[in-house]
Amino acid sequence: MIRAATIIDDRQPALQRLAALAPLDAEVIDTIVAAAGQAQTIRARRELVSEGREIAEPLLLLRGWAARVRLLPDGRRQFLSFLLPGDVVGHCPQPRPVAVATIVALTDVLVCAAPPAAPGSVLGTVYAVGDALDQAYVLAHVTRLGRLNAQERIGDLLLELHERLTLNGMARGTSFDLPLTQETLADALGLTSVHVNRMVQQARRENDLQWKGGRVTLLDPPGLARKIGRVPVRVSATVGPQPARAR
Amino acid sequence: MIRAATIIDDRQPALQRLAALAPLDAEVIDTIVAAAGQAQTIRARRELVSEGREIAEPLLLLRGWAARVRLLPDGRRQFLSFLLPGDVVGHCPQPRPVAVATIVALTDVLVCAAPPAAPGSVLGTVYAVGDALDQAYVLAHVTRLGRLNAQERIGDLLLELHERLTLNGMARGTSFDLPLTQETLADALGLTSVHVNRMVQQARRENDLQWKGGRVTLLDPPGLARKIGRVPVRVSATVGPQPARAR
DNA sequence: CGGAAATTTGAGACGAATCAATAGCTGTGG
DNA sequence: CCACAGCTATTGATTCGTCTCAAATTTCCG
Repeated sequence: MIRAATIIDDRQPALQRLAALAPLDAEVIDTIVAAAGQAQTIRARRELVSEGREIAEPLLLLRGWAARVRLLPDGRRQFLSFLLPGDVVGHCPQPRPVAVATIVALTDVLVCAAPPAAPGSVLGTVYAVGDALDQAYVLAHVTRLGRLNAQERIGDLLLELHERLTLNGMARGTSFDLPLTQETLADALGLTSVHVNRMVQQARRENDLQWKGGRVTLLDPPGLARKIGRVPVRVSATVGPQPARAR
Repeated sequence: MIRAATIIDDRQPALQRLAALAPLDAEVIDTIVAAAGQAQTIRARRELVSEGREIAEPLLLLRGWAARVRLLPDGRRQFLSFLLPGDVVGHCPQPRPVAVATIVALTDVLVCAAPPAAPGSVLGTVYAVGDALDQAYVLAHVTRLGRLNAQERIGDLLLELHERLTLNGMARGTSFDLPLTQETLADALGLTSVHVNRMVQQARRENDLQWKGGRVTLLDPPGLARKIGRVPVRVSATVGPQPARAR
C-alpha cells in the first residue's frame, strides 16, 4: 500500500499540471495513467535527448527536474529552460525532427512516453497549450538575460519557478524545493556562480527570500514581482494558468 | 509590366524561403500566390500583433523586416527575434491564443493572411518546419545573450541573419541589406548602442565585416563562424536549410 | 538647406568576472 | 564514529567589460 501511494504521488504533479492546461476527461486521465505505468527512471546527469540527434518520441516528465542545455565548443554552458513534472519534451510536428538542444536530467527523473493525440482532441489541446507555455517561458528567459541585472534575473526566475511549481502542486505556499546548485543557476542566468552567491545573499539580507538546504521560501512574491517589474505568463484566453481578469 | 514585375519580386523571397522548408507543389504555390494577392502594407513602427491581445490569424511576411519585442515597465526594451520575408507569425494551435509578445514592423512591411493548412499536408509541413526554425533561432538567441560577449553576439547574429537571408534569396553572396539601427541591434543583443558602435568598429578594424549605408558585407563568414564557435541550425533530418552531410 | 535621427568619440563609474583561498556539507569506508 | 574525498557555498582582492553621461559629427530626408 505504501508502494501504491508512492506511485500515485509520483503521478499527481504531472496530472495536476496537465489538468490545469485544459479540463481533462476520464478517458484522457486513463490514457495518461496507463502511459505512466510504463515509466522509466533516468539518473541525474544522464541525457534524455541529445542535440543534433533525431528525436524518437515525445516524453512526459513525471518526477524530477530536467533542463534544456547547450554546450559551447570552449566549455561554456547555457541552460535554455527548466523542465518540471507535467512538462512534455520533444513534441515536434515536423517530419524526422532533430533536437536543437540537449535535454539533461538535473535530478533522478521519471519519464514515460507522451500518449499520441489527434489535433483538436482534448489531449491535443493540452499539448498545444503546454507548448505555447514553453515558448513563452523561453521568451521570458530572453528578456531576463538581455535586459535584467543579476539581482532581477534571480528573482524573476525564482518567481517563474514558483508559479510553475504552484501549477503542478509541488509548491507549498511560497516555499518549494529547488534541486539546483548555484552553479547551475549561474549557467541558466548568464552569470558566474560567485556572483549568483553574492546576489542570493543580498536577496536574503533584503528579506526577499530564504534558501537553505535546497528549499526556497519567497517572503513576499507579489512584492518581489513588483520590485522587478514581472508580469505573469498568459497564452490563451480560455484556458491555462492565468484566468482572464477584469481590467 | 513594371508593376507586375515588382509584385513578383515581392513574393519571390517569401516563396523561396517556404520552398526551402519543404518541396512545394503547384497547388500550394497557387494558394500562397492567391493569399499574397490580398496583401496589405503596414508602415514601419506599427504593431502587427500586440502583447496580451488575442491573435486574429497567422500572417505571412512578404516584404520588409519585423521583430518580436517586449517592453519593460521602466522603458527597457528587448527584441526577441527578427522576422524576415517568408516567416509566418502568430501560428498558434491552442484555442484563443493570446500574444506573448508584441510584433512590430521595423520597416514598411507587406503581409498577407497565411493560408490555413491541414496537419500533414505539404503546407502543414512547411509551417511545422518554419515553427521549429523559429524556436531554434530563439534558443540560439538565449545562448547568445547568456554566454557570448559583445563582439561574439554581434558576429553571431549577423551570421544568423546572413544564413536566413541566403535562404530566402535576399542576400547577395556575403552581403545583405540590414535595415536596423545600432540602437535596435543593441536592444536585441542586450547591449547599449554606444557599445554596439564600438564593437562594430572593432569588427571593421579586424576585417570581419564592412557596414555602410545599411548594407553589411561579411568578409569571411566561415572564418567568423569559427572564430566565435557558431554551428548552423538544423531542425529536421529530411528537410530544411541544412541538408544532412557526411561526417 | 535645415532639422532630426543615427553614428561616433571621450571620460569616468559600476556591475560582474576572475583568481584564489577557506569553510561547510554529504556520503563513504575503515 | 571518525576521517577523508569531493562537491558546494562563501569570502576577499583585483581586473575587465560594459554602461552612463555628455558632446560632437555625420547621415538621412523632406
